[in-house]
Amino acid sequence: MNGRQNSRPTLEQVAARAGVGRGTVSRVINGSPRVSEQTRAAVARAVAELGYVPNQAARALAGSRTDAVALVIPEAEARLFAEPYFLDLIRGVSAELAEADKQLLLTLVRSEQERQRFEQYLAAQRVDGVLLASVHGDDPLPDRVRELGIPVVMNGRRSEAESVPYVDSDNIGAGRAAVAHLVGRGRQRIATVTGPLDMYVARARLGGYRAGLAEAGHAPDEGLVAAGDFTEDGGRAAMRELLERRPGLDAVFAASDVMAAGARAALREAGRRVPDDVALVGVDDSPVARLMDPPLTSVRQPIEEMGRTMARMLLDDAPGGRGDVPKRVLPTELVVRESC
Amino acid sequence: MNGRQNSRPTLEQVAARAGVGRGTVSRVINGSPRVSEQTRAAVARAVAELGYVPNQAARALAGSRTDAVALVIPEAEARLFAEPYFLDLIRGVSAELAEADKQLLLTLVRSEQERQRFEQYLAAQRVDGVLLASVHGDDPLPDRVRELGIPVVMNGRRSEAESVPYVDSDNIGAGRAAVAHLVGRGRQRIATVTGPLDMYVARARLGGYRAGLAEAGHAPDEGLVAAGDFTEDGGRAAMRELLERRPGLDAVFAASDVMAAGARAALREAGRRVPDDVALVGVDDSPVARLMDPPLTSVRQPIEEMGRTMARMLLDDAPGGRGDVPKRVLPTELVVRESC
DNA sequence: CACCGGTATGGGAGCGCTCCCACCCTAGAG
DNA sequence: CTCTAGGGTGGGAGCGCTCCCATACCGGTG
Repeated sequence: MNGRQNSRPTLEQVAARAGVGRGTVSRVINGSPRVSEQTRAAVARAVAELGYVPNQAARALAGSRTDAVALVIPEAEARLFAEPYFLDLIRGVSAELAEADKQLLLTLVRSEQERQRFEQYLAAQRVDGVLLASVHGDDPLPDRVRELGIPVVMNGRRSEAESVPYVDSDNIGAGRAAVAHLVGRGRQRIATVTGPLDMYVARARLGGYRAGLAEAGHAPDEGLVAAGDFTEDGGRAAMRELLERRPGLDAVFAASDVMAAGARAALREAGRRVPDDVALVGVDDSPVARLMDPPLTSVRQPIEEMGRTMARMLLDDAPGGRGDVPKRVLPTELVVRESC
Repeated sequence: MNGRQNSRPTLEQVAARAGVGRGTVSRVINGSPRVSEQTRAAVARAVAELGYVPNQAARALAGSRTDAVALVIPEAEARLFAEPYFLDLIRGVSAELAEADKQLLLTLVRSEQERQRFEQYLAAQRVDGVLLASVHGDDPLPDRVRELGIPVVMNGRRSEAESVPYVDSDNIGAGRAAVAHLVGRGRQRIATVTGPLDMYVARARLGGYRAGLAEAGHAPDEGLVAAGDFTEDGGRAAMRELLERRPGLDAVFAASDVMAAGARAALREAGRRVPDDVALVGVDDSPVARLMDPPLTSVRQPIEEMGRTMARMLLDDAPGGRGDVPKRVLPTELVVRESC
């Protein structure tokens, strides 16, 4: 891979052509108001004639900003999350960044070593900001990035009291809505398959489930709670466990569609019909939900919108922090299908 | 979003600390052999002590290379392709680039305007190479990029005789393998739902289907061919059409899993059982295939491997072109499940 | 008519690196 | 002992911008 050969015009050449100074061209390029209309036009013409495009490296060096933002996704999660999650997120981030004419640098982190390398990378001043997806409870990276003085926004949070700016969806509301719906359909013994409880998102959905039951006046029963890990196999295993512990259950809230698919398989194994014997609700409203048999009721998160919001927050990040941590929690929405 | 405040050490400072010249430090950093072991050690120590990380912008400016590669994905396709396709591709590209210590710049192109902007972007010399995914038959972008003198590799090709380096999977083999399998199971009237025929990938799979039938001694019947568009709805519509034209068909090769899902729905509507009445084969081996009822036999493409191969080809792109266009066609593999 | 404030403009001084030429020194050859 | 050949090394000259200070010029003031 060799460099570019055909040398492109420089600021200086544009200046010469327009019969003005270098500084003036720079002002025009950067939209400074301190330029007469006449000069601006002359420069614009020279730019067009020469097909001038500013050299980004030079800009970055002189101006110490890069017009690029990194989106960091742990590879392990990329495999495991409901399929289109990250693609939707990327889509949202990308759309918003494009509007601001910023570039998206995607970093899939595969190992601890690559994480280290990423920190080096940040130190090399290659990005103006960082977006972090799928951060676990004890992850020090967000704080590390902040210490480097680089703006950062996370997707999701590490705990209830998060110290780093984040965008999350209303996971508590998701659990609550699912349970309310099941209660509304007359279900009495509602179980749940949770995600890995070291992730806030899993705890929040579980919290919503409990809150929903409490609001409906159901007594809590820990026997109706089984931990999964956001995988299909995990969902299947958790469902089997639940059926063993509480054979009389008549509904399940799975904290993800993928786990719901696993649960559905376990129910089929056990000869339970959905929704006749057991009603099922998932989270994500992924394509999987539509294709399941019967189609799965699921709580939709506005993933793409989260991506957009993250990017916007990052770009808006005003120099002077205004006291509290910027955060945004977006609403979720129940999509009702035949599984309950 | 403001710049970095804490200034990091520079080459010069490392040089001072190590008691050597600037050039020597540069040589050490870049692994030049023309440095004595002793000096190298002294510099390495100074680097470690100061926590020096080379400034990327300065490097790019002075050396006119960026250590970054752009991956371009048309947004329209990102929505439509079998779900994890692009994520798998990204994963492969990312892994390979990480090994070479290159950065991945992801560009989702939403509109003609954004395409233009992308060309500007290339002219700004921000990347050392370009990877293009999902290129349509008449797309001029690949040639445009080459004209700028930037190395480029495509995923898939625009036609049989492609002039730009590419990595593709064996789509003809995919169609052939699917048909051979169906013939082997004793199916007599094998139909196909194709992708949009302005895409080479769709034509290739159709070609494979025809070749497979010919090899089995089946007479061609254009009534058994219906065009889809890689969407579920398209698959459903095409299947209805086929059932109307050739009610006696006993097998269908759908050129994607998503279309197979649509076809499956149409078959259910029509009261045909799968696989008893009609056998079904898809392409992609996506999660959708596993979750279908019955699980779908599908032709797997090595997507992640394609991504890796693309990145490797791009990085290897030797300065002097050696006559013919570099290309790589990776094998596909039939994954048999209960749908036939 | 000298003076002032403001606006438009030119261009020097870097930003931190790579490239490359000049120079030093040492060892072997003549 | 001089000469030559290199390996090692230092540092000047940019790379193409942005920042910012200095300058030029304008009309209005006292």
